[in-house]
Amino acid sequence: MVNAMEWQKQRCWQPNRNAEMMCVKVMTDEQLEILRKQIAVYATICEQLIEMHKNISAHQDLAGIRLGNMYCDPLLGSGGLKIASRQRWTPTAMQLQILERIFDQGIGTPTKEKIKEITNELSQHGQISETNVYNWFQNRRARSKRKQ
Amino acid sequence: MVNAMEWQKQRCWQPNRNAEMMCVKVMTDEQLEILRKQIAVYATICEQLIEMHKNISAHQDLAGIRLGNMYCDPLLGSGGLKIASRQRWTPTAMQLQILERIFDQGIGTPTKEKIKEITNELSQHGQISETNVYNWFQNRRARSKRKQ
DNA sequence: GTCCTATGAATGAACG
DNA sequence: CGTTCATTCATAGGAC
Repeated sequence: MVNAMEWQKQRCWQPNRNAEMMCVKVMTDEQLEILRKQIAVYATICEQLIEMHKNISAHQDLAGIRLGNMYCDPLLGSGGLKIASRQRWTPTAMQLQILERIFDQGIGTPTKEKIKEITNELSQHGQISETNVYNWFQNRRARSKRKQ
Repeated sequence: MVNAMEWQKQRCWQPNRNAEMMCVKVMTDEQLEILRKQIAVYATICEQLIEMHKNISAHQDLAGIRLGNMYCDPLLGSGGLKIASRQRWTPTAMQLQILERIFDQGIGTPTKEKIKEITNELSQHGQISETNVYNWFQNRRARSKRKQ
């Protein structure tokens, strides 16, 4: 069977081999606009799905499905044995989204108060500690600085 | 319905850092990186939501949403745009030899100055960036350590 | 085309 | 804060 993933990958991201590298990679304003709209659509879909889901199961939280992005979950799932999956904290998609948004507001390293606040908010979307938040901001800042 | 897993698998595309091709940048690498992460976040959230939803209503199909196509098609469709998949740096034989030689001198972690210097020297033997050199030493040290 | 391995890169945490 | 370490993620390249 055709590997659908590979197909899509090729379709989406890989340079057209026939066209060769000579083509100039330019994103026109129009294309950028389309991209923005696509992201907006994504956001809307996410919201709708979340809404939809809330109506179906009021008790289930996004935090509960964090399993999805953990490395060894497929293995764990079959055995039913939940061995400690990972030592270090990994932000969930939701948490990352929020963190990035806060970071973009350019407040620099949050105060202790702010950290508490953020931690509290993020803990609705998964396990997290104040240290995690603190470290994240430290790293984010340092790396964005070094990057240029 | 688009397989969300497949979509997620693609979430790691990145701008080509080593871009040796003719390339007119309309976004900085930083911006592209942010964009990438943004999309990745949505992709992950969508996947998780879909997964969650599957567990609840097995009969309902989300096909109408066509998550998988949303992002790529518009971009690809408009003539020659491509966002190259990441191409990771691979040291040339010459570069590797030099790197190994420097490493064997046991200077430990090169300073930032040293990195610059090395990068400069190695760039005579092929495309390379300071980040590449930095990473190489990080990995080399870590792996030689772990081996014991 | 499928699996495996080496390794470039990313990143949470810790150190000075 | 700037650096460094430890671990994990993702991919290039080879074997079959």
